[in-house]
Amino acid sequence: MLRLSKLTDYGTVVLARLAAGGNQVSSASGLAAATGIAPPTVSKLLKLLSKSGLVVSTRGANGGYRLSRDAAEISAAAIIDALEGPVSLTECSGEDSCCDYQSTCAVGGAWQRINTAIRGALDDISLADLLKNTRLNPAFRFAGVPVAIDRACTQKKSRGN
Amino acid sequence: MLRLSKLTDYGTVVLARLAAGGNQVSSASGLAAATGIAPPTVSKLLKLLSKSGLVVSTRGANGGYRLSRDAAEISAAAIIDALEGPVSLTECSGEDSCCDYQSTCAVGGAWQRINTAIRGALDDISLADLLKNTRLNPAFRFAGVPVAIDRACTQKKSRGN
DNA sequence: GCGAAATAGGACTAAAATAGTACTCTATTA
DNA sequence: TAATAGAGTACTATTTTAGTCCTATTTCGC
Repeated sequence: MLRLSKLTDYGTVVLARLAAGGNQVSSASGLAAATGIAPPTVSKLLKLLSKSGLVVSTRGANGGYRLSRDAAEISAAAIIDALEGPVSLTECSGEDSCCDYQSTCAVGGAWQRINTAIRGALDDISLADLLKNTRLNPAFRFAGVPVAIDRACTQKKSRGN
Repeated sequence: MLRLSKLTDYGTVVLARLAAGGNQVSSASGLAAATGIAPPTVSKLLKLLSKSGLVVSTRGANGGYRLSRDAAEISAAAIIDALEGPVSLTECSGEDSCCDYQSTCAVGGAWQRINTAIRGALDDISLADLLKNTRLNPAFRFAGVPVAIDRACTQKKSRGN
């Protein structure tokens, strides 16, 4: 129903890997090998993440990337913003938008609110949470409802190469 | 950040219009004129909505469409499902998915939960709510947080023709 | 100082999804 | 029986996304 681009998805995997590595720098190629995602793609991802300040890079031999701050300080919303920009549910839920349907559109405001609400929720989830939750199967509360899912498979589909 | 397709967006507008019309049938072309969206597009939308049972159609002269049930009984999630199918945040948060990254992906489960949670929230919002909320500016609670937005513009962008 | 290892930053290509349109068929009513 | 309206399907153009490649710059180790 709602979609995140594959790149964002991959980005999360890469960040998770980086988080696992602690404060050490990891090279793009090393991360590619570790995650199974194609090297040029990992590289592209890391550049984007570095541009938005989620990771810091060290150039030169023995260089690489590491998280700019603790995994607990990086929100899901920040990751999404970094990798797909501040797009929103509908065109008009963005920041500066007015359209041709002024007279007939009756739902714009509502989408905006929903959008912002989802954002708020995503702000409360950190990279650390993403990692933590993977191994447990808790009924965590989200949107006020307890959520528990049977996880037949927790992994990603499709090829990375 | 999260995106809904334009078609879904338009679909909501059309449904809103239908809801405003009460129990009368409205023709696709009439709805197109009322909303400013291109007739073939409205037609396509209505067919999809009818297939998923959100609207019922009457064929022949004086035919048209009307909501299959009260606007309060139609959830945002149902609309999204009808128009974009049960897609999900990431490929692996869908129903039957396992992927190549079993050993390296550490975040699949978390996205699944987030996905389901957002879904749950969207289930609680009805078409009637979408309409109602447009004219007010309430601090409604979503995901546990009160949300209030300044609405400079509540409308949609882009051309419908 | 030089070469190897890494990132930075673009440009570019190919593939896929989306949006939108057109056309033919069937049903209903006046 | 003619006009109106939806059903179904196929098609095309556009846009977005994914993925790759190339060149420049920086840093480390010898």
